[in-house]
Amino acid sequence: MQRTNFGEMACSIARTIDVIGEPWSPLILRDVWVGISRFDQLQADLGISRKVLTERLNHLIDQGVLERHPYDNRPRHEYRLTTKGAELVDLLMVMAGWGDRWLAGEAGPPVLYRHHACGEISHVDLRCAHCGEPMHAGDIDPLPGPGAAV
Amino acid sequence: MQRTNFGEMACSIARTIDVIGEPWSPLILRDVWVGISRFDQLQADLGISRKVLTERLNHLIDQGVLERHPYDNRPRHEYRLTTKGAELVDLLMVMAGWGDRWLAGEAGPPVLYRHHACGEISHVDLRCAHCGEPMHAGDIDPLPGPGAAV
DNA sequence: CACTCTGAGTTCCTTAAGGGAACTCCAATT
DNA sequence: AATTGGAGTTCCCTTAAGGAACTCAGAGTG
Repeated sequence: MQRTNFGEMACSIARTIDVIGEPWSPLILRDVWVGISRFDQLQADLGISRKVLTERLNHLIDQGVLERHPYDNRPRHEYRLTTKGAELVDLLMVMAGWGDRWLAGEAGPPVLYRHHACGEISHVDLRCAHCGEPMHAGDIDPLPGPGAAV
Repeated sequence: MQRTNFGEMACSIARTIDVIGEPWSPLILRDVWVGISRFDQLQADLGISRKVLTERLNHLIDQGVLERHPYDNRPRHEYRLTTKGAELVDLLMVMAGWGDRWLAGEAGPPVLYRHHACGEISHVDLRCAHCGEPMHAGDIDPLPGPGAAV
């Protein structure tokens, strides 16, 4: 279905969508993150079509988010997050946080996160990298940056 | 194309994708956030098909992320973020941060963010809501929560 | 050595979603 | 009475997602 190319917009949100915005991509990263890292495991866990899984994995590798690693003499391999990909997990944690808060309903969150540093069940909180104070929708002004469109 | 329903998975990431995972939805929220809030403005700014824009706006309203507000006696209205929607802007800021870091290239980031509290150009940083220490991919263990699948 | 198993994809077909342009509707203005 | 402008609808075409069956190569088994 001729899809618009978000990657060429002068917007980091649009460009990020170009990398992981297709259906299933964030869930593939989530699975790889928690250790589900082989083709058939991913296919079975997600219930995704093998065809689409192949397309997504290739795209994520092209984008430098995943790497293919052989684990046998046979043509067998597993997928791993690159550094670039591991930093996308931040995005997944924020997604999970919002979903836990607004969509979990009576049953409560499906997954809890224990923070290594303090050992507590917790969730992420957005802070200013500069002053450490909370940083949310109403706390900032967007300004044109050096890479702004002409 | 018959698309999988992510909203029924026992995963807050999948459920969040069900709300804003369709193509264009995050960009619509970004625009509404920065004040582009009427149908024709959105259509012109994004270059999205009017048909798809209608579908996305209706879906975002159904999900409680946007609200329609009349601004005239005529049938004219603008879209606004609800509280639920404003909290999604956190997600957009994290997306923008990742895109700025990994995809901006030579030109640099297209948009800069000034933090009200400190007045500096900055970006978001993920911290543990409990202890305040950094919280990234490798800093947590996922555990089954009360809403986990049976 | 033939047979089977398994991981990792391909191929093919059907259905439905995105793009684009033209069309509709309605209240206010000229 | 005619025009304008915001806010959608409608229609057609193309292409992507689902799903099931098929392929392929190397290992293990009898």
